[in-house]
Amino acid sequence: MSITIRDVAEAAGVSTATVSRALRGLPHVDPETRERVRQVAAELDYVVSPSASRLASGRTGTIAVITPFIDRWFFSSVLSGVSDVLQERDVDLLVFEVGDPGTNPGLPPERRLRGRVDGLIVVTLPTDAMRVADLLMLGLPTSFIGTTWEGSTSVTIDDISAGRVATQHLINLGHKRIGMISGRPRASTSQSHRAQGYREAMEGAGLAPDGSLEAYGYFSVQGGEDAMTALLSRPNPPSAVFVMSDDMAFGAIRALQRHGIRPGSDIAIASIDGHELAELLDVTTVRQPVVDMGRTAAEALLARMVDDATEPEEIISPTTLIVRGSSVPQERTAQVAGSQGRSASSGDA
Amino acid sequence: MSITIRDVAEAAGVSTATVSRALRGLPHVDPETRERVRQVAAELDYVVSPSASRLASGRTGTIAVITPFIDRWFFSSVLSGVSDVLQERDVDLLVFEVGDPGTNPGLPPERRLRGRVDGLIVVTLPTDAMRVADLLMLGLPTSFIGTTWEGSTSVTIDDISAGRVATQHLINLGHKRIGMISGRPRASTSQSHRAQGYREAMEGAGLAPDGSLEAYGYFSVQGGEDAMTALLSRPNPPSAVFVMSDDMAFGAIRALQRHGIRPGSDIAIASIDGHELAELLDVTTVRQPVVDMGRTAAEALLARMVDDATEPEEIISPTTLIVRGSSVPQERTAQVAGSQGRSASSGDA
DNA sequence: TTGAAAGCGCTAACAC
DNA sequence: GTGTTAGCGCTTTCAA
Repeated sequence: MSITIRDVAEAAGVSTATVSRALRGLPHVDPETRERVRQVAAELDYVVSPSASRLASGRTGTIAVITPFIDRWFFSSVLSGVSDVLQERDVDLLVFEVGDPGTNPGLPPERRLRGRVDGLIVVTLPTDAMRVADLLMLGLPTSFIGTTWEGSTSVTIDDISAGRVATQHLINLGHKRIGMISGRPRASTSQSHRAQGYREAMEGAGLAPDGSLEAYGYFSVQGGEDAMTALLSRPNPPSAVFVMSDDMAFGAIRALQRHGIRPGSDIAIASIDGHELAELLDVTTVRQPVVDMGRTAAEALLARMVDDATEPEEIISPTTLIVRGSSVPQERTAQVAGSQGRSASSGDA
Repeated sequence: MSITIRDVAEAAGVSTATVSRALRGLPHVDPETRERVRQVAAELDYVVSPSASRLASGRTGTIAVITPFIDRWFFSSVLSGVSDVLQERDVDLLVFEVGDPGTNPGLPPERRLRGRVDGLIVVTLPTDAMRVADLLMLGLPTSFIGTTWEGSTSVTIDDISAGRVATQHLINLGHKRIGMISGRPRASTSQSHRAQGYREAMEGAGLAPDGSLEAYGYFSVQGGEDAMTALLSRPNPPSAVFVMSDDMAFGAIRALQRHGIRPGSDIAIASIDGHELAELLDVTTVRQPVVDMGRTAAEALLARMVDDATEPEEIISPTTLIVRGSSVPQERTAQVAGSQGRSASSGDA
């Protein structure tokens, strides 16, 4: 069939062991020998057989990303960041889309992972602790993104701060009845942290969070629209709403428009994400550096795979409040429409 | 280390060969034996070693998706569809993000693919024919998405028709000066087909396509905005524009808004894609079933991998024109058409 | 229907 | 610095 290490060894007049060493850049190889082997390998257009190499070495050169979705902004951005660094380092990326926990149809990937990968990146699997524990039982180095996990490396934003910053921004604008659209009833720690930030800001301003001003948007555009519609139909609707994701904020804005309410000047919206289209839709948001978070998680994982002694760390990515038209000062809506992107940073490692 | 086929064989009192056959559902195994082996394997929680199996069989049980991007709507949707069917069939999905042709930093994946996968899905690599030819030289079954390739399976929409339908829709609305925003100077066949559809519709209506009404939007939101801005600054701007992708249409609409021009009533827009947010932004678009296209391509590929005799086929996915607020009948706007119509607008939806 | 045995192509001790 | 030699854990003839 194809060229094997033996062909290279013969052509170069050395043993297969030497070829292996030379090509992998291991020490204890004469520079001349190494060069000759390289030359010959190149001429023959030799490529190591991954299966053979994996079987013999026990390493797969592959990492898996476990993600609920592929085709949503947050997740595809993360994937792209991960892919970036893996490709640089010549590591294969295996993707497992596991769907919403609960609705999940596919088998748990745990058995499908054994012997296939050297490391794992788990993207915001909402508190489906059982499943995550199964994954960890594989004993592989693991990085989490968007969620922390005791004893594991993770890359998140400071969700409490993000919720607080967005809410405080609305408070600073003069709002007092500030609602909240969150994801789903019992979701991730990330979600409860954002809610906590919201409450902290409210209480810090002497405002009582009002349960009747909260609704679930299920992290989707449609869900956000429904949630906002629900809030608008309450006896005493909010004058501003903190929304936990840009997608839901988009839906919320559509709901406002359908009710003839102007986003920003009539009811203010602030959310979290930094979705590409938030600018287009003029949505105030706390941006999280999602692609970078993917990169960071991948780098941390590779570091741990190379050097097992590396300690797991909880990495906090910085966020930035980006003020746009969906939040304008309460009493002065007629005044200066405001510069685009007055922004302030928060959060550091 | 972990349980091997030998452990199972011994525990079941058969040879490893029988275990292998039994577990893979091959014929010529006594039903009782098979059941016993299954039982034992389950008790031992045995999982075949992929590396060993791959080395021995020469099959990898893996397919690769080669895509310019991961984190854009079209591509992540395709990936999601592909992932769906692969996961059902227990096939691993390897993702290679190769970036924009030209700007491409990563090595050509061709060498990285050898021996790693049993099949390939190539997603709209714009006419970077050299690279594609390299990929095909691997001799692997290959499916294309968004592009056709002589002698290969492909899943596309009828791009000519899509361009024609979108343009005809604008014509039907009464527009005569219809511009076009396309991707980039020499891009994919898909792009030139859409342009051809545009011209066919124009000529069919006795309208002369006007080169001064065409601009490039580079398939991005920002690019679409720039392109529309450029069109608006031409001596005699269009009253309607056919835009080749929703992302660019979003940008185009922003450009209109920044110029105080109402999308739809002042200048009409129709595009192609069916992006999730096109509904939110009220954009008329020819929807392509992107997730399904991914599924279809994966299924076609698997079919060819199983049965080499399967003929390659060019699969055309159906499209649907979805009319929204970005294109409304011309009569209502005839008085402003043709000039840089500005009209004070008050919020209607 | 089952088993014995020969690899698949490479890596990793261990000698030299 | 380099070669020899065992495997890695499975699949697949070929015989029985």
